Amino acid sequence: MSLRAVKPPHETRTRILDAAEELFMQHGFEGTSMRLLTSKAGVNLAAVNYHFGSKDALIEAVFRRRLDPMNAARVAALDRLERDASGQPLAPDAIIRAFVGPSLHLIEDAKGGGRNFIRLLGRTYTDPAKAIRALIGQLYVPAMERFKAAFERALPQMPREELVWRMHFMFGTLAYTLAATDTVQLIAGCKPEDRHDARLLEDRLAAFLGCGLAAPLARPRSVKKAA
Amino acid sequence: MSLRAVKPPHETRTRILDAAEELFMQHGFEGTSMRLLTSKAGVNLAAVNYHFGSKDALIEAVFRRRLDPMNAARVAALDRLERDASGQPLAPDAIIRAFVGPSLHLIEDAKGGGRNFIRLLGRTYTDPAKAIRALIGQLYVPAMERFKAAFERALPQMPREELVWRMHFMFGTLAYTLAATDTVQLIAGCKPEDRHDARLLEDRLAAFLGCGLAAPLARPRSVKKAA
DNA sequence: AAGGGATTCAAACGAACGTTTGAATGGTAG
DNA sequence: CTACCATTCAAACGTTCGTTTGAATCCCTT
Repeated sequence: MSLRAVKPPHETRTRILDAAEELFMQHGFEGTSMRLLTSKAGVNLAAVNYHFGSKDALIEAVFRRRLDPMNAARVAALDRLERDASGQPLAPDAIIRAFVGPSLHLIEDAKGGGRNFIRLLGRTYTDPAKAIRALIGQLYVPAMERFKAAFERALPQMPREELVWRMHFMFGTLAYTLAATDTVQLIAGCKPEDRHDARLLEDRLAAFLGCGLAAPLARPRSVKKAA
Repeated sequence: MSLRAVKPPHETRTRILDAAEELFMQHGFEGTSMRLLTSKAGVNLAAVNYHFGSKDALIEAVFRRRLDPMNAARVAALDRLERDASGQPLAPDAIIRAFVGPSLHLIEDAKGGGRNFIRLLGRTYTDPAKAIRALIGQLYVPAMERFKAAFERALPQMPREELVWRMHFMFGTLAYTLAATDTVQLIAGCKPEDRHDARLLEDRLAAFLGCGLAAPLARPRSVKKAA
């Protein structure tokens, strides 16, 4: 309980977390060895096990460090929105901006590693390891419930099950947009210049998702196979 | 050049490909060891290196086996659409159905491993290994160009760069929808029953994406930071 | 029946993995 | 100054990895 407990210890921990964030994004969890990780962080090989206990615990710490504040910012943005509306129903695309804004904001933080993390996060939603997906899901639960309730109020005529799916589509769009960097170039044939402009990207996402979320219910076209 | 060359050799190859497809989906590429893979396939440990050369070459073979026919089916569906329209502009959501249909169709093929593959594919778009993403991208190029041209004809008033992004969003929605199985439950709080009904899912996706793709251009809301 | 190329097999290879160990080192409190 | 606890360090642990090897086996051709 001395000054030591807050000064130097966090130094090594932070260096490890920063290196892990970048290497996990570049090579994946299993593709990042402890030797590469610790040498990049400039710490001893045993430091990860000393400070975090194991590689798995380090992975968890990497996500907790960023995800808790990010989801808190999302909920705070939604709170602000509802307070300012003072009872009036919210526009769906305003809720969308409250959700995607905090994650897009990290894209512009290339220096601090925020962009690295956001790409790592986008990919990890579909990680093979169930334990990792469970961890991320668990960190999302509180924010998820708030936003689901907000969308239900904003789209009262939408059937609950349809809304669940559309929110699922929305997360997919966001996660993939953040994680995939190659596909835009594949479609475009060249590299778009504004790939890292968070404001422009938020406008594009809000237009696309706002329209999709509130879309009229499907008129099934594939009736040829139906009764 | 005997009968042998076509009869028994494919037996072992196919068993390996089937086992790889399932295990890669469950545990990822690096999380699937050759020993687990070959024992699940019921073949000798050395069989993979004998028939495919290496583990990486096996990964490539797994994707080529399914992806080439799938993208061919997409292009064929688009061809049929354009032929039937006989010069008339296509509806965006018809093009969408031509694209998502062949992949959704595999979802219902649980027995043959199609569902496994489609989930594996959805996750691999964002795989850490650049070589794997490059392989997949390369297998997509022909279909991608055809669909991009089709969307440009269907949405002539849409700026090219905006369209590129919206197609990117669309791929994201599809990839994530196919790959992520936990998030729907996370949002819903329970497991939706119709998770594997391809026709219903296609209707939902067509409604969501069709509206998002053709959405009016964004009115930037975050002007407070602009000049 | 004999020969031969394709395939399977058990066994072993060296390398890399995550983790553990016990001694050295550092700064702080008594 | 000394004792102490947290941290760092070099070295080694046992395990598992992808791949290779050379002999055994199979099936077809001659």
